[in-house]
Amino acid sequence: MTGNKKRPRKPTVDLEDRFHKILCAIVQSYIETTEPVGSRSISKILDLGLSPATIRNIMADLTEQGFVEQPHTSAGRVPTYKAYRYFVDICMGQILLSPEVKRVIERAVRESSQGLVSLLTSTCQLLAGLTQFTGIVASPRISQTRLRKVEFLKIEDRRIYVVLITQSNMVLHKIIEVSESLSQDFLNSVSASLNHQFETEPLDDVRDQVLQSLSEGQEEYDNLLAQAVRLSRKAFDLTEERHLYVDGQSFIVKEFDDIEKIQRLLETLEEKIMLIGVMDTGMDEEGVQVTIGEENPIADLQTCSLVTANYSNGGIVLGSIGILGPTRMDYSRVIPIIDYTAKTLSEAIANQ
Amino acid sequence: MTGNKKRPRKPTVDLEDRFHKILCAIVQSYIETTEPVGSRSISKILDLGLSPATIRNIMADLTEQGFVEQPHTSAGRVPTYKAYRYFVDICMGQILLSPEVKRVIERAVRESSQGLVSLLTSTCQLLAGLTQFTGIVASPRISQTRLRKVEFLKIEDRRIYVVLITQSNMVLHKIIEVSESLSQDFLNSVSASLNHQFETEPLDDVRDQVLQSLSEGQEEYDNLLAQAVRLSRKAFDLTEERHLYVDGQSFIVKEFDDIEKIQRLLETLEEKIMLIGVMDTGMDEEGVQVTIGEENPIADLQTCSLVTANYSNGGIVLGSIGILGPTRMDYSRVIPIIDYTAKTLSEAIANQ
DNA sequence: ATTAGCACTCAAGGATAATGAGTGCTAACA
DNA sequence: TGTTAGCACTCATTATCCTTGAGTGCTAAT
Repeated sequence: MTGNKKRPRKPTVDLEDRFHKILCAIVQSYIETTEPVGSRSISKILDLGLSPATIRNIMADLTEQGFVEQPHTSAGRVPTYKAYRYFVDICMGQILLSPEVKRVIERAVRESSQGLVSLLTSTCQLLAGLTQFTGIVASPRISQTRLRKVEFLKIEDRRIYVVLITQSNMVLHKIIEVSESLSQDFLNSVSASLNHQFETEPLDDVRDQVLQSLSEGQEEYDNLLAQAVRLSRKAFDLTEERHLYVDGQSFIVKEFDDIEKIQRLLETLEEKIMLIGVMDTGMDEEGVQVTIGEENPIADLQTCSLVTANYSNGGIVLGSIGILGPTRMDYSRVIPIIDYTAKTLSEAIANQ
Repeated sequence: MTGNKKRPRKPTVDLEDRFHKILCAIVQSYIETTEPVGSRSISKILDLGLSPATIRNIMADLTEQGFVEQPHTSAGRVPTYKAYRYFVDICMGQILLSPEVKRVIERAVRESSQGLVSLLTSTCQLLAGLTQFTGIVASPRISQTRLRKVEFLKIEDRRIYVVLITQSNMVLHKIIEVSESLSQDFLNSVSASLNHQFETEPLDDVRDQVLQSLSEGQEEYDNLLAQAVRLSRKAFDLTEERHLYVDGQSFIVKEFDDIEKIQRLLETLEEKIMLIGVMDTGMDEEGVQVTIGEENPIADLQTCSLVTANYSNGGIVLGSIGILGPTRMDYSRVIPIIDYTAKTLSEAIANQ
């Protein structure tokens, strides 16, 4: 969990100690109370022996630097995304997960061994339940994963059931239609040859090579070979079918009181494709990533923060999980949960 | 679409013609405006030459009989669930779907031929999109469907991939673990024998018989037979794994302004198991079913109406689809959509 | 049986005032 | 020179009061 930075990665503005303490206190207090925080309360919280008046001066500076703002002249200060960024990157102490929570995560993830779909849905439910925010899980990208085995099963005269099993034990399957009736023996020989040729190759490459073999036009030679090529082409014509599981939308309602905003958020959560895009942004980074407010490219999510982590298998990042909550969420509570869940999920996939 | 009745199926209270007209007008007007409707506007809408005062008398009667109520003394009348029931059963004219909408439905359902899951999810999206209410789709009950084929695929030494294909072309699949390494040849012989014995049997019965063959204890005789039985038992140990697809939750926000109610509704939509129960209630009935307000067993849904229809294959009801909206929805618009979508979905499954 | 007339009710909206949390500035202080 | 007490000022929030108007129920006349 080293790199929970994002975006400009500003050169760790080392605010003077007093500024640092006050900024942290503001963020912390705001996270707790959801109320704009005034100089008086800060003065009490940190007993540095500074009067409210002094704090006010510093707060004025913080406002100028864009860390906090005032909803109106006579209100206290509210942190901007810049303050949360500072808080997450610098102030935040790492809270360790209690063994109970760890156990809950492990049990929930391991118990749902009814295949990938149920594994991901229950992980999503778990995230929502533990954090009390909206859980989001993106299904694996298949293109990167390596083939273990492909098999064909004739279910009707012209319908063939294709099973692709990857090295990470993911199962892809679909029914394809062919123009001529093919015998199961023939299917077996094709799959045997494909397995021989492509085992451990990334699915992407397999598809490319299969498609290429077509363009060379050799299929005209031999009718059987032609059928085999056509079959393989259909089998590996993988639409990168990503899914996005979302659970706990109701928590959104708790966090905002503007009904229009709630609606826009729910709509955004229904636009799965956009969300997958955002989730995929962090595919290269390691550890937990936090996207705070305006850092998010989706306008309607800019009052929210997204806490995500990747899950992987054998060093290959498959997809990501996370939660969506208000920017003022308690990051120190949420981050370890996401982190540990992602790791546990990765293990579960490996052992599946 | 004959039986869109539910519950007590009261003996078609044949209200005096004038009562009938006024009640219909009240419901219709309320559906359009969402405002309590007063005697004056009814008098104008229906020009029966009756003054508001006369209408008022009749409205008082309707109130007494429980068809309408007043939010407060000086407000107009609001229909109760009893009025909607009357409206749906008796007043409502059947509006035919326009060819365009039919085409939209057909295209949407047919285009998503990437397997059952994607078929159901896009049907759900379709419902939400067309009705502008929350779409709900319950996945098929598998227990009733008949077996077409079972196959085993060895993917690792002790891991076997099982594929069950039903007569309605549904594919169930899972990975099972076995204690001893089994050869693919052996697996093939077991599946061949199972296919021979159980083809066209309902999965329920298959499972029962497989389990029974165990209890007879014959597996001690022969080691191979024992392995075959154990394998089959695991293969047909079907947890009736139902899914519920929900889409368009954001429409809920549009319909209510009480934020607490919105939250409760969203929470209920996340309690998939409860909802599946409600959806399954109408499994025996034919055509579109409408569950209005208090008719719904789930307390939090009693400000809503559920419009559902079953989809089936070869005469066997598989599951149901529908939408959830406020009781004051425009039933005449929604019902035909649900009806036609259910039929189209049934066809799509048959041709899959 | 219908209706005009009238008194009555009550939610909704607007205006006004009181409250109080919090600020920025200035002048005094260590 | 940095800190602080004091003070005037701002402004969202809340309460109170009042007005408005849609709609009712009842009664007496047609």
